[in-house]
Amino acid sequence: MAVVTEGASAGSPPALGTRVSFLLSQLGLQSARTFAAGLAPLGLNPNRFGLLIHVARAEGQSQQQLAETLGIHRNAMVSLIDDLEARGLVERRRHPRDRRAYAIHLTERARELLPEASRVADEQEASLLADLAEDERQTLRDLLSRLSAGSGQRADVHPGYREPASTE
Amino acid sequence: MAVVTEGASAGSPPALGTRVSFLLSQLGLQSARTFAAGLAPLGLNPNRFGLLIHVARAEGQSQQQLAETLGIHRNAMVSLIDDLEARGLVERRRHPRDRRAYAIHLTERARELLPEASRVADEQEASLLADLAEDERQTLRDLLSRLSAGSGQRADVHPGYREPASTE
DNA sequence: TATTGTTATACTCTATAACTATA
DNA sequence: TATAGTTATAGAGTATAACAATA
Repeated sequence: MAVVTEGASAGSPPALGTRVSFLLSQLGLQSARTFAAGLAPLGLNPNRFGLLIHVARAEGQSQQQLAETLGIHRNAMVSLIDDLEARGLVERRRHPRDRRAYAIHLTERARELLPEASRVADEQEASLLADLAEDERQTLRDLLSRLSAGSGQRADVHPGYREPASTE
Repeated sequence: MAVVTEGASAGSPPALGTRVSFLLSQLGLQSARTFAAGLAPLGLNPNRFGLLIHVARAEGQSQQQLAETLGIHRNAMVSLIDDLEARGLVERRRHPRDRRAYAIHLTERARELLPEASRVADEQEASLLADLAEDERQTLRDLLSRLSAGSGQRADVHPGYREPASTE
């Protein structure tokens, strides 16, 4: 699916391509797809990576806790953890104080994989910003951070997107 | 679905939230969802709006031509045009020189709707940039435009995203 | 023989409700 | 009575192949 957006009214006015919101959406989706492509050789995707990061921050959380942090339903967390477990990246251990719940822990393999995934992100960041001077990069980072903070986004929590289906 | 992304390796290093690529993806998805919510009262969504814009640019194009411009398969264009036709926004007319093809035209209703949709986009743009000074807005627009141009994006063509399902 | 539009199919992702076992 | 995790279901979106009409 692709969408064109530009030239406002039938008359022809302001091109959407000059709007910050359009550029953010366009570049954001491309960044996500590029990241997905870069993670693929590691057997990861942005969703798996993001969840692993959150497991790593505090091991032993329940699925319910992880779901609340990510802003999704606990039902959806089941298959996400199923997926990571099947790939040998997390373990479901008995929760020490609640026999209904699991305590989710990283495996050794996940601990090896996370730095590699971060390196992929760093390389793509450098490639994305290759045409900008250092002061321009810092300015861009600053402006985007302010937009993010001002728009009520939880820092470091991505609102979520599907895995891009096709190649790229 | 939601995804968290931050703190790189298990050690804790560079937060993904400080990366431009993460901020673009986060803000871009939020912009798209906000735009979808704003268009909903008009019976539009970003996909429909984008396609209408492209029909408006050159009326009488075939479905195949529109599909090529948007970078999607002609099969997918069928249901998009079905959808717009059912809403009374486009008409399938006989193509003057090829009896296999349709010539896609806007209806009067679509001509009324397009300026309203552009107004929604303008209002949201203003809201998004409310915290920035005028020179900062221009700087941001310029930097994002350069990233977009440098990354091989076709100007004014969005790489596509699904209609956000939930409320947002 | 190629092209335009169409349909059918399978696959994925999502959202909801309902179930079990514990608390 | 509420909560953690699970399963089943239905819906939306996408991708592919195959078809009829026309070039």
